[in-house]
Amino acid sequence: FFFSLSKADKKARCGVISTPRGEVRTPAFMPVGTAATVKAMLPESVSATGADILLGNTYHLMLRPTAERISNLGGLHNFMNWRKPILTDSGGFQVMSLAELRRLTEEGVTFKSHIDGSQHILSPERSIEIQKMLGSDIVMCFDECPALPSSHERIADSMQLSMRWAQRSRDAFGDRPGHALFGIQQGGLEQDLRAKSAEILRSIEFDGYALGGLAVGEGQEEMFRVLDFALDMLPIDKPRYLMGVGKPTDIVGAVKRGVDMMDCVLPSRSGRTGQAFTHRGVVNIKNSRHQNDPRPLDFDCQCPACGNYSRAYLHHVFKAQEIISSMLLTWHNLHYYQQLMAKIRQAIENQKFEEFEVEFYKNLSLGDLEPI
RNA sequence: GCCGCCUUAGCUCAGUUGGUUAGAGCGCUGGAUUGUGGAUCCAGAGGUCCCCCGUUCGAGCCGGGGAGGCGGUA
Repeated sequence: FFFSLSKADKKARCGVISTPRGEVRTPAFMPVGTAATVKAMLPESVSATGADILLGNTYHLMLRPTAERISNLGGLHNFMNWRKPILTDSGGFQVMSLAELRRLTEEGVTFKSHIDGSQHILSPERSIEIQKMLGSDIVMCFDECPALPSSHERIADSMQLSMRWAQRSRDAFGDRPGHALFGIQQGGLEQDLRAKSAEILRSIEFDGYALGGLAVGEGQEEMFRVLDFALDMLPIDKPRYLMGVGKPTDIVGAVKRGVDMMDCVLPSRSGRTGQAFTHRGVVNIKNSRHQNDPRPLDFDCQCPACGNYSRAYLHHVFKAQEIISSMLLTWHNLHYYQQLMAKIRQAIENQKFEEFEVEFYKNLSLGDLEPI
């Protein structure tokens, strides 16, 4: 497992993460496949959009179908028919998003299953064990992601806990050739806490470094402000992964500041809830203005949804709750995100990131309906 | 023909002994959604309370007549 940077344009950079399962071109966007599937998509279709790597989720897979079962069936790649690299989240985020169902101690977190109410324990050691059983290529440390806003003291305590868990995750991971373990920086929006967190992680040493605890309600401006100082605290020669981000404008801004990897449910979830991302901005296919519109969703897109179907059709199948609606919109959104990443990488390669950014924002400002 | 029940938002229905601007669910029109609970949340529009007459300070509610629907019966 190794990371090689090929070019940089100011703080933005592009490169390749090499793994035994294949290469990941960076900056990379990773579609989320929580429950061993990118919902509404065949793995080969996800691959066709240009995705090099997927996300899987420890919390969800441990509950169903269980890590042991997946392990016995040949690992997550084999199980879900995805042969390229997989990054697994540690379950740390669910500590926050499922907060009403958990009890947190120094040892770890006791969850109550949302499926059958059964008790489960997730600790750094257990989370790493599960991620190993899944066969994850990039394993994430078990951390706590505190909700914002929160007091400096609360964020500090939480960060320190996550750092103790990071050390335990490192110890539990051991030596695993061809596989990587990423540490997760915490510290909320506080510069001193981000610095302290980065210092601890660097002393432990990881194969990559993630920024956690962002995009949790603080707003884009605040997130960018934090990225402006937080990224410089992390090793320059390792992948930097901004977790859970984001909207297209978040991605462009994050890459500009030096982020190499991102993941987000937005393109896939939005595909199921009627929101489409286009080079001319967000289109809500639910809106009745589309019901007689013969034009494609995005006239500058080569995906199956834009190539073969009208807005009127996409509107109809969404309103009728037909399964193909989720399929087509998810496909489009993932395709759009990967095209965006390809353009970003090309721009960095050509030292034209600024020109790219100007064009990107200009298109967004034009509105989605012209030209016909 | 007679008897009974019913008629309130686009749909299915609440609506107390008569008392301010008549409600709900779904649907509709918009919005939110950032390490996915196929999740969830927010806002808005929409009513000749079947029609007419009456009683009353005041009627979705009480009385009379009519219309439409459902059921029973000759």
